[in-house]
Amino acid sequence: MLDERKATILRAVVTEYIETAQPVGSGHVASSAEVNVSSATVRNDMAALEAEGYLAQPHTSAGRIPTEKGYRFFVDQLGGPGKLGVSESQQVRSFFSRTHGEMEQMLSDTSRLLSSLTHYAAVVVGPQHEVATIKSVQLVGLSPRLVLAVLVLSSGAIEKHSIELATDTDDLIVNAAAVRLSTLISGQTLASASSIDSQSLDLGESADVANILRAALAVLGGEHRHDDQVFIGGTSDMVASFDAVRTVSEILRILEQQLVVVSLLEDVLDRGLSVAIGRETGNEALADCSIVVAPYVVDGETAGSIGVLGPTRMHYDQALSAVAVVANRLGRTLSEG
Amino acid sequence: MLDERKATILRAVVTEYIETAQPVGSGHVASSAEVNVSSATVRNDMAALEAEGYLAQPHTSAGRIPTEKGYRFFVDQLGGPGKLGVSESQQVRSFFSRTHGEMEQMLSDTSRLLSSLTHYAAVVVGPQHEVATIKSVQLVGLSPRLVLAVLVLSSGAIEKHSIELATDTDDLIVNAAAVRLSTLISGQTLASASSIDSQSLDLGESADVANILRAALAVLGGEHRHDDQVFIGGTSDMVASFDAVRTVSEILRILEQQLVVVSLLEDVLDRGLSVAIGRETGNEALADCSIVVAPYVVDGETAGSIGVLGPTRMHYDQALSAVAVVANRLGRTLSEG
DNA sequence: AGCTGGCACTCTCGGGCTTCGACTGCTTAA
DNA sequence: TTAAGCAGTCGAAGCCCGAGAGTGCCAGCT
Repeated sequence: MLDERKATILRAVVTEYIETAQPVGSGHVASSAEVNVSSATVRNDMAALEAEGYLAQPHTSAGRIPTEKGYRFFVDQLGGPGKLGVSESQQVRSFFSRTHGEMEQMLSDTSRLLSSLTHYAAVVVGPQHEVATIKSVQLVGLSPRLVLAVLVLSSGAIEKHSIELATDTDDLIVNAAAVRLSTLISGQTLASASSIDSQSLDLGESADVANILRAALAVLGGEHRHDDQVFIGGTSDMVASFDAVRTVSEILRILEQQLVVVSLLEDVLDRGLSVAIGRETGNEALADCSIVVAPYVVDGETAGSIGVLGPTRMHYDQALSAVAVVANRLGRTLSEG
Repeated sequence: MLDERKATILRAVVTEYIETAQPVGSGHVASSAEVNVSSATVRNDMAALEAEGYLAQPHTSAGRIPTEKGYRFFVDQLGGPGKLGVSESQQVRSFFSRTHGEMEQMLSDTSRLLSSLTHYAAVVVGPQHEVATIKSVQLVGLSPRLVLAVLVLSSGAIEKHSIELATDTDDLIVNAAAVRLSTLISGQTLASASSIDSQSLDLGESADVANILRAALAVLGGEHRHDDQVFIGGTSDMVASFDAVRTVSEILRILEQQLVVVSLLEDVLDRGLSVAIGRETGNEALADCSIVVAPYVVDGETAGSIGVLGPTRMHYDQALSAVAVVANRLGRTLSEG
């Protein structure tokens, strides 16, 4: 669709604009290394590129700025993710050799790593619990009517749910329920545990124990889909890429809604993309932003996703390779455990 | 030190500036309701206030702006925290009647509440674990050499630590260690548990069990001081109060370092203040910010603190009363549990 | 046919200038 | 001690103008 030269010119415009944030004119492009034609020729091609929607002019007699379509072509054209710089890959290597155990801490640190690599905001979505099995379950009575259910999953994640009881209940009964619950659901996934027919419990249990079990199973099924863990780091870095406080405030408002962020990433992945540019993100408030995202794989299964959020004039190649490398290493590290 | 009229004038300047963010001139002050003298008189007094350090001029022939000393006088002078508006106190009431169980969720929601009340960033520091006793401890083997220790504290908080073992260890041994550990430290505080002399364990244990116990006690003592839970909400609201992206970025950088935020709040409280203005915060990057903070009390003991971070031209009265009310209610709610 | 150089045109940006208005400080009178 | 008036200061806004960067188009060259 675009001949060789136009593609080169487009590429030159995009890289230059990403670097300088200034509209770029035909002269700059013509003097760039990869282009060997005069500025007049460049002008003609740029006019054509504008007509086809790849470039835009803030006003006549300013240079050109890439449109979303322009960035899209640039990103697709770019093909394979470039290499990380040596100091960056050093940083990644040392991070993952240092890190160990403690899921939450690791994910949080990973978001910091990714933001420090890219200088954009980094989002790390923790593994879904759907495939993880229940390693251990425990009920702890905090007060006569309040019981805390603590689950340890095979992934090392911990879930806790509080259960409020209608009547004061003795610790002995809670313990009895805990033992029963443990035999019931250990080894199962959360989904299968919560689908246990609570009617079948009434047999052979005291009423109190049955009550607790029912309540416990209910909270398990409840909302385990929602509380994915999300870790967001490096917002201060990203903010520096924008110049209007207004914009910044709106972006932060999005990032504060963790559910929105998660579905944003998943949406992009569902559409089979690894980059969403501007409105492609599906969120009006992120019209000036792009998202680069990748899933990570634990034990052969897609477990979660990581991504970065930056301005549309993002260093896509760096971001793509950073995200790819970190997703890869993170998946491998989590698989070992 | 300041006569009646000067105080009134200062108060008028501060409130006006907080409202408009514009330097305020003698004319505005003179036409304000509480001041019944001419602008010329106001001018004289304002010159005096400037000489004494309460006000400053951005440049000659602009109006005056409060200095930190000016804000300080304003805050101290103001005395008791004003009332919350009816819709706000309604909001607080309904929040705390709705909320229950699940510590983490509650604290996170509290930070959202507080930021929505004040439109500044809200910080909620979770209860220290120092006074909480250990309700339950559990060891879960995740892989042959990795054991997860899960503690449930009487406060409802959960601590988890991963323990890496030097040798592959059977689940039976892990369980034996768990039982032993449970009898050892249940009912104690974290501090006293971690100070148990690990030498005394060797008696009557198999070497494997003793190893696990030693490792477990070691991680308990390790860093439980650091991982206070901190919840920060409403940064997007706060950001809107500033006009330079640069400033915003620096403030966000501070907020990303949760340890710094915690010690910031504790510092202010230690100095016996409930408001820190500008450089009083002790952090150069927060020169344009103020912090309003209050401790909350659970079961008669100071458990943690909450605060808001906003621009120096903050609505101090609203912030003070919001923080006071929320701290109060939060403490009471946590005491019940 | 395609590229290039040239040229006229457009539009922003910055400096310099002026005007305007919002202040202040000071002086003087009640 | 307060008020009124007046001169002075300084930033903000408007304006003009020239410089500069860029564009579109045309005519000619290869």
